[in-house]
Formats: sequence, C-alpha cells, structure tokens
Amino acid sequence: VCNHTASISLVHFLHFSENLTVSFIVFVRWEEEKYEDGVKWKFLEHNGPYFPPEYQPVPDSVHFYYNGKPVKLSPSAEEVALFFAQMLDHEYTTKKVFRENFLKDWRMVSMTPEERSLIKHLNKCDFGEMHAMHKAKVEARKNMTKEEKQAVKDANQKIVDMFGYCLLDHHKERIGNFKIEPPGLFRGRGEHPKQGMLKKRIQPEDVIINCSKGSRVPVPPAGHHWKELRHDNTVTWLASWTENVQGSIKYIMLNANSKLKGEKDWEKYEVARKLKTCVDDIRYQYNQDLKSKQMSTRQRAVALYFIDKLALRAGNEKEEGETADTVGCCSLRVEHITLHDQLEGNECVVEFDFLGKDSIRYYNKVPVIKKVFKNLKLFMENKEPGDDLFDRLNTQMLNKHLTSLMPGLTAKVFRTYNASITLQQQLKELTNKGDNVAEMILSYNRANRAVAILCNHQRAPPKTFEQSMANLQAKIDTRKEQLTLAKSELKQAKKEAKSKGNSDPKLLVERKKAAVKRCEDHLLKMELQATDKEENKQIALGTSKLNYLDPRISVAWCKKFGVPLEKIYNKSQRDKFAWAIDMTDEEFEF
DNA sequence: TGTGACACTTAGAATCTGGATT
DNA sequence: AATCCAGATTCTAAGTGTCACA
Repeated sequence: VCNHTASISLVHFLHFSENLTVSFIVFVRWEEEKYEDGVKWKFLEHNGPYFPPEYQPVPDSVHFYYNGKPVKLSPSAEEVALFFAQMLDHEYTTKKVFRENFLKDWRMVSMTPEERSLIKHLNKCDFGEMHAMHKAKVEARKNMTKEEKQAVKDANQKIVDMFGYCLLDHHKERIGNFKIEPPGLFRGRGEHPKQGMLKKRIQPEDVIINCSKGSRVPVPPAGHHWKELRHDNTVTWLASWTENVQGSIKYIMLNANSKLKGEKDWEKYEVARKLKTCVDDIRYQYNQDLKSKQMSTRQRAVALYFIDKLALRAGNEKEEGETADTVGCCSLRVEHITLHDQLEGNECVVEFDFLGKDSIRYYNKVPVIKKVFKNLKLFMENKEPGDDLFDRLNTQMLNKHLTSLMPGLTAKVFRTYNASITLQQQLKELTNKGDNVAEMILSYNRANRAVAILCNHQRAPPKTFEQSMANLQAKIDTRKEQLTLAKSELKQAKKEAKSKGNSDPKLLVERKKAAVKRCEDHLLKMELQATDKEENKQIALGTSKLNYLDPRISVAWCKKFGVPLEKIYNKSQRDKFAWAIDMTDEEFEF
C-alpha cells in the first residue's frame, strides 16, 4: 500500500538505477489523512458485534427446590436462577442488598404469574443441584482432552477472525470489545445499591450500528434487525446499546493499539507536558487565590492544591442512591477529613479517609501549608459531617478556570502530569549506572510503585500471596545452600591447585569459580524478586503503567541503560505504545 | 446556571494461558 | 504428562469531561 508520491519516487528510483544491483527497503507510512474538525474517520466497515450464545435449558435431572419440594421453572426463570446458582461461592450472594435486588428482579422480570405467587422468599430456595451442575461443567471443561481444547480454541479464533477486526480508513484494526455483554446479575463495586439486579440479554433490536455510508452493512443474526443504522464519523464507536441496570450507554470500540486510540493517548501526554511548562505559574496563582476575598475562589484554590499535591480525582457529583457512595476532590464531605494542629511531629496535618473510585479507600495523613489549613477550618465551620466540604465549587467551575489558564487543561491532567514527572524523577534518582538488568528492573518497579502509591492504585492481596512468597523463600534457601557448597568446593579446588601445581586443577578452579558466580547471580536475582514482590503486595502497577506514565519516559530509560524493552512492557503493551517506541530516543525528556 | 445525554478514559476483578516444575 | 502458578488478557464498572438545551 503506497500513496501516490511514494509510488512515483519508487518508479524514478528504479528507472535511474537499472544498471545497479540495489537492495532497498521501502518504509510504508500510513498516509496522512486530512480530517475536518471533529471527524474521526473517513471509512469504517465491520461485521457488527458478536452475540453470546442463547441460554441452554438445564437437563430434567437437575432440580430446583422451593421449600424442599422440586419445582420445574419456566425457561426464563430458570435462566435467571442459574445466574444466582453459579455465583453461590461468591461473597456477593450473602449480601442483603444483592439478595433483595436479585429476588425482586427474578420474580418481576423472569417469572410466570404462577411462579411469582409460589416463590416469595430467597432463603426457601435451594439452588444446590444447579450449583453442582455448574461446578461439574467447569470441571469437565478443565478435563477436556488436548484435541477438544484445541477444537474450542479454533472455534474461538474463528469468532475473533470474523468479529474482532474492522476496516478503518483502509487499515485493518483490532476491535477492543467486540462481544455484546452477556446477561447476568449486576456486580457493582463496594456497597452498590443496585448489586444483584438482572442485567438483561441484549438483542440486535437494542443495538445501534455505526459505519460508513458506502460500506458493507453488518448483517444482524438471522430473524433479527438492528435498532438503528447510523453513519456518524464524529465518534469512534462501531456499535452501542443502552444497558438496563444503570441506563448507561455501552459501546463497541477499537483496541488500544489502534491509530485512533494511539493518537489520543499521545495528545493526552502532550497536554500533560505542556502543563509542565506552566505549572509553576499555576501553583503561584492558586497560592495567591488562597487569600482571595471570594469564598468560591478560595475553595477552588484549596481543591486545586489537593489535586496537584495528592493527585486526587476531580470528583464529579453523582446521583444519590444510584451508585456506591464514593467521592473525589470536589465532592469531599466534612466527614472525610480530620484536621490536626499537631500530629506525629508535624503541624497542620489533614487526615483523609474516604472511598474513591471503585470504592477503594484513600487514607492519608498530609501536612499542609498554614493557609490551606486555615481555609479548611473555615470551610468546615457550622457544617454537619454529611455536608459538602467545598459547597461553592464543582468540577465544571474548576475545569473552566483551568482551561482559561492553559488550553486543554482539566483536573485529570494533573494526575497524568504528576504521575509521569514522578516516574522520571524517581528513575533518575534510583538508577545506578553499573547495575545489572535485574537491579535495573527493581529500580524501575520501585519508580513505578511510587507513582502507583501517589495515585492510590490498590489491589486485593492475591489469595495465594503468602504461599507463593513462602515458595520463593524456600527456593532462596536451597540456592543459599548450593552457594555454600559451591564455595567450599572452590576452596578445595584451590587447595589442590596449590599443592599439585599442574594445569588441570587450575581449570577446575576456574570452573568452580564460575559456578559460584552463577549461584551468586541467581541468588541475587531471586532476592530482588522477593523484595519486589513483598513491596507490591497491595499495590497495582498496571493501571499507572497503562494510563498515566508517558511511555516515552520508559522507552528512553530502557535505551539509555541498555534494558531490553520487553522487560518493562509485554507484547500488548508494546503494541499499545508503538507510537512512543517509534519516536523516542534516549534523550527524551517529559 | 443547571442538567442530562453522550462519548470517552480509567479501574480492579475474574478468567485464561502457557511455560516452569514435578 | 500432569500440575501449578504468574503473568496476560478479558471483562465491564466507574470515573471524567463536553455539549446542547432549558
């Protein structure tokens, strides 16, 4: 695939070099498309989303019991019952809200009137056999033969080939989520008021298709039709539907390694880099604003101070009772902070304790400057714990102000900026020139970890953590014994070499020396691994790596210190960051 | 000035996979 | 060949931020 100019150059080249033997490589670049404002593509063709298989009724041998008596459920009630039965091992099914929501939807949405009048209490329901059937199915799948597993894999691959790609401006692109979400029970995070509600099966009649006017229109499953066919090239989605639990819109979109997502990613980091050039002015500004006569300006300044210093999220307001009770900066309430004039040797300490995105707890004790502290005291005067801390501020006002300071600047840019600049600083601080690759990786992970801590990216400690830690320790111990052994063998060999003096034992000494060295290297590597693992127990590095750290920092660092890039980024991460890998040399500065 | 629809990024959990270990 | 486990991938919920409209 060549554009015109490239083709013409190639013809000239061949013409003038006909008497030469030449090898040449043609680099084919994506032809620069000129888009009007807001236009995301010129041509888009795809096969539509993949629909999950229809529900298969359970065999007659599997019973559901109500009040101890077997009850044959109608297909729709049975399908929903199975959703619950499959989750029986999960903590969700013990939660009051989950059970209530489930029972309500099960009865109202899926049961016949007769079933509804019979089945009224969840604790009289016995899903035991359905649960056992599900477990047996999982087990059977695990025990499939190699051939059967291969057959399943091939079938899945066929689905990916058919539905997993689209054609966007003459290039085949991978779609990120090409499957319609299957029905099931809604699993919110934290204390979600809607947990357990039925997520309905999506039909083609619910789905809007977006593609080019002149393209091959995706064919809906037999006997069905789409809700709507649309040709909107100002958006990037290929299909969408409205989900019934929260009423939000779900989209089918491209994979992160696509041009569309890559360019957006690049733009994001460029905005963050631009903030670097004016962050000092902005900090000076909000420091001044802390003394403003306007209450709303002072609140804005304090919020900005938190967002900048602590990398808090903006904190849009949310509809009460529709989602779990979580907050960000602008939506903080009085109950979420405690002020300490003195704490652990520091003055003016703010103690934060609140649930953020995904109901992850943010707990931090932070010394702040006096002006901020005094303002906070003022903001909290005569307020109840449940009142808004920043009652004169919302994210729209904050972002409007930020955009006036720098085009494209919003609250979230501070998170990106602070994350990336932290990585760069930490790498500079932690990397030692002479270190080997394993030590380099540990340094990188530590720098990455500093960012993850800043952004409060947590994870539940893996269930197998203690065990695998012990395993690793055991390995280290064995290796230590080996090392002792190898050392004593080396000593022995040296002794022999001295007493005999001929060349053979000398060779032996060299060999033993190498063995000791190997052992030491291996031991060091494992010990570093153990340190890394321990420090990582409750911290998730992935999120910051994928979303907050300018990949060019990592690429430059790898080049500078001779660390293979694949030690830092796996295959799909390298795909996602291909744009950065292409353009970055070791001198890059964020 | 507030509000809801919309489109997009960010997020941790669940599940899968393939290579190391037994 | 079987098993185990860590890392990779998938899944989809939960945020952010803009815009049109009243």
